[in-house]
Formats: sequence, C-alpha cells, structure tokens
Amino acid sequence: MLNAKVTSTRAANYQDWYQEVIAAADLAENSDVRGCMVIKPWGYALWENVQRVLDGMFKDTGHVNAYFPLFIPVSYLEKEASHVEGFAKECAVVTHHRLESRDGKLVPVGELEEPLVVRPTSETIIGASFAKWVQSYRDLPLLINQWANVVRWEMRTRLFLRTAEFLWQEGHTAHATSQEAIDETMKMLGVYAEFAEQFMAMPVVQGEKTAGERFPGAVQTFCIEAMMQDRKALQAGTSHFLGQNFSKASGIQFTDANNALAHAWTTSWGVSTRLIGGMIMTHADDDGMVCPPKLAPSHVVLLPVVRKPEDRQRVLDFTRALQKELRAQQFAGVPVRVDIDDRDIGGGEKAWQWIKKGVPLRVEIGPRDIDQDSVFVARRDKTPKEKTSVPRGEFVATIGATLQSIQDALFARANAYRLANTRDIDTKDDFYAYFAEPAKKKSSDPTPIHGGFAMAHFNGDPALETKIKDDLKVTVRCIPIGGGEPGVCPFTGQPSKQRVLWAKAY
RNA sequence: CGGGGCGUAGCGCAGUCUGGUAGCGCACUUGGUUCGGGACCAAGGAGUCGCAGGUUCAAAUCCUGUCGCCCCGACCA
Repeated sequence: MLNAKVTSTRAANYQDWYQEVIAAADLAENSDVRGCMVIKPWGYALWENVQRVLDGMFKDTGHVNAYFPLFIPVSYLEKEASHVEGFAKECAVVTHHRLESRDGKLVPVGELEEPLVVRPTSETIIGASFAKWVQSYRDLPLLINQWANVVRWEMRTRLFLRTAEFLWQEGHTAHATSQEAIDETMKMLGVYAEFAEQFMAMPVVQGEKTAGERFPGAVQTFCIEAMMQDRKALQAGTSHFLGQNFSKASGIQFTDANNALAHAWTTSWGVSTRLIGGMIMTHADDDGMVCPPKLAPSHVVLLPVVRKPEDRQRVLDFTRALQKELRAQQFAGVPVRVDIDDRDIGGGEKAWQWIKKGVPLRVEIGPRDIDQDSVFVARRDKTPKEKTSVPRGEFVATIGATLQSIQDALFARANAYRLANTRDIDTKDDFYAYFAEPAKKKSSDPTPIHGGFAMAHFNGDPALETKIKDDLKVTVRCIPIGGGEPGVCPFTGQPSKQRVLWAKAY
C-alpha cells in the first residue's frame, strides 16, 4: 500500500516525520519479531546499491569477500576481556538444538554443551580462521570482507538506525606491522568518507573516537560523523585499529623475515543498513524521501498521461521508446535506471507516490508533449510545482548531467545545513546555552530541534566527558583528523591540543 | 529493570465512565464520471473487541488474572 502520507513535519515532530517518511516511501516496516524490521523492496534496492558500490571500492583496494559462521562459541567471546564487556549484555544465545512437542507446545530440548552466540560482530570467529591461515609474513596482509547480518539485543530500536538484527559489511584484516594496520584503518575510513560524500551526498567529519566511545577491544576507533536534519550526529561508519589485542586473543601468529615469532596487527571496519537511515535524515523533506541519484533504485520514472482512450497507444509507444533511449545512457558508470508507471490510477496520486519514494526525476508524457517532441520534467530536489518542458533529444542527451546536478545540489544543501549549524564555542556558558533544550508546552511534546555541532577545545578528561553527557546528553563525536590549533579547554582552563566535535548523537 | 500509556476490520481510531444488535476515516473490490497537483458518486467485502476466568437475563464495556506492544530512562552501529 502506498496510501501513507507524510503529515508531520521535520520542524513540528521530527521522530514522527521520520517514521512517516519510511512508511510513505515504502522502505521498511516493523515486523512481528521484537526489534526486527522487514526491509521492503524499495528500501532493499537502496541497500543493494550501497552494497554494489562499496563492494567495488573494497575490491579496488585489494579486499576479497568470504563468509564466516553466524554462531560463535561463547568461549571465543571470552578471549578478549573488553570485547566481552562490550557485547555480553546484548547477545542472543543459542542453548538448544532440538524441539519436542509436549502438551501441544514445542519445547527446546537437547542442550548444547557450549552455548553459541548469534554474532554481534565477527572479530573472534574470523580471528580463529585467521590463526589457521597465517603462518608466515608471506601470508600477510590478509584482506577480507564479509557481507552479513548481525544481532545486538538493543533495549530500544528504531527502523534502520538501531534494530536488533541488521545488515552490514565487516572488513577484517591482518598485517605484519603496526604501521601497515594503521594505514589500512585510515584507508578504509577514507573509503567510507568518499562513499558517504560522493554517493550518499552526505557530508561527514572524519575523526577519532575518545576512549569512552571506542569499540570494545580496539586500540583506536575512527569514524565518520554526519549531521541529520534535527542537527544530531549520526555515526555512519567506523574503522578500528585493533593492535595485537585480537591476534593475541585468537592466536594469529606468524614467523617474520627474521625467523622470529610475532603476533599480527589487525583492523576491522564496518557500515550497516543504518546508512539508509542516514540518507533519509540527510535528504528527505516534508513531502517524503529524496534519494541521492547515485543510489536511487530508479533514476527516472516515466508517467504516461492518457486522457482519451485513442491516445493510449501512441503515448505508450513514445514512452517505451524514450525508456529505451534513456537506458542506453550512462550515469555514474552504470546504465540509467528508468521505470514506466502505467498503472490505471489518478495522475496526481501517481505523481505523489513517486515524490514520496524520492525518485530523482519524474517525467510526464502526454499527447501535448508528443506533439512537440518534448517531455515534462520534475526534479525531486525542487518543489513539486516546478516542472519544465524539455525537448526530448535534449533530455536524453543531458540525462547524466541532470542526475549529477541533482546529486550535487543534495550535497550542497546538506553541507550548507551542516555548516550553518556548526559553531566554534569557547566558553562553558555558551556551550551549555547552545545545547540547552528549549522549554516544551507539555512534557509529552517532542523536544524541539536545537543545538547542532559544537567545535570546542577539550582537555581530554574522561570524567569531564561523562559529566557533560549527564548534563546535556552531549558527547564528543570525534576528534577530527587534520588536527587544528591548540587552545584552552573552556570547561577546565587546561590546555587542549585541538577542537573536538561535540553533539547529541543517535 | 523502574515510570507512563495502549491492545476494537489491513492501517488509524471512536465506543468503555453510565452493560442492551460492532461503528467511523483511510485502504480494498465492482460500476460509472474523472485524470498534466494527493479525484468524485454509488454499491460491496472485511472484526471470535489481545487471551483466560468471573459477575449478569445480557459484557468491547464491570471484576480478577495473564500475555503482548508503544513511549520516557539506563544500554547502544
């Protein structure tokens, strides 16, 4: 059903608006299984495009795909102390392997000797394989990626942003030297940033996490952070330098060139279906979804307008011919994706369905257009009213450029929004005022959109970070790469190496 | 696990206080008029009122128990 309308606005009720966009664009829905979502075809097509592009980028950087078990013996998790601590509280655990019917109910029997955890992440199970695969420095580096699902038993879930089960990719690599592993960590962070900006049209800040926000078991965690339209930060991808923590836990050892036994240096990095939540909250507007052209399931939808039955055939013939011409064109290295919607429903209703789905270009084709050999074009990055008549030949010849200009416009708009809501802050009072929650009329009202990104100096004290989190729900999202000028921490008066990015986060 | 709320048609809800034939909007089906900004008219289909007991001539409604879900908090890609 595509009857859902977006009636909330970002300004009035951001959370309701987000849910409504997902329903109206038919991206996903809640399932009967607690915390788990059903990704519907339009949403899954976005994910497939994410996969296709990223997979190509991973392969271009020397990685290969493999697949490891869904089940992880509990003893594997136990091998890395902080890793256990980080994930133990949210593990789904398999304890039995058989069901028996008793009094009409199926009850688990056949208890496992060792419980299995449904993977929350795969460092340990992949580490076990790496330990077998690596003998010599000549076996390194090992550059593996896995496309998979993982389960984290979260207390509160939200479509795409946090679900109990989600889809992702996880890269896992092993290297002979620390520097090589660090280089890999940074390279993949760069891949994520490029993907976010060039394909999702979502500007990001690259940086390092503070100790408190670090991946359990990592030496260093790096991330890309994006600003959503409620000015909160979304961690859109992470890349971890794991040092020798996991190679020691899993026994990934090799003989180096000097015939000495050494532990490998490992990395891991991942992005998930959360990226789709990021796309929604970066680009969608009060009318519905707005797909960045490079990832849109469909670039162009052709809408035949048939007023009289006798026009039907020539309108359809023209439309199909146009589809063929457009499909012969390229955009971002792939053939232009063109759909025809000739369903027998009202023209207004039909157009709105595609607006809500966020197709970059809608093209209306009626007898008037055919007579002039032109098409009536609407861009999703403009208002629904703005439609222009374009000669058919010109439309076809410039389709790639048109899609690119939509892509660029979306990035520019998102970037301008982020810049407009990012501020250097130099005093504690200004900081607290910037993030103070505006008063609500009723306690049940949604919290108005406020704050943004604050760039402020910080002495690095974890206790101070906790205090600010308790006071304002604001955390250090990252310490941006590229450094910056030293200064004074506005909270303590102590020296600070550089400004860090503070924000409320998803 | 603490605090609040809700289970009635596919979805959103009213009806519950004060017991008396199961309703509304959207969606769906059919026919007609429409169609380049979310159409209109007519007809129709669809519900063991979360579940189990109890009170009663009679329960969506009152009582008891129970299950589930949502929101706020703690936890989090």
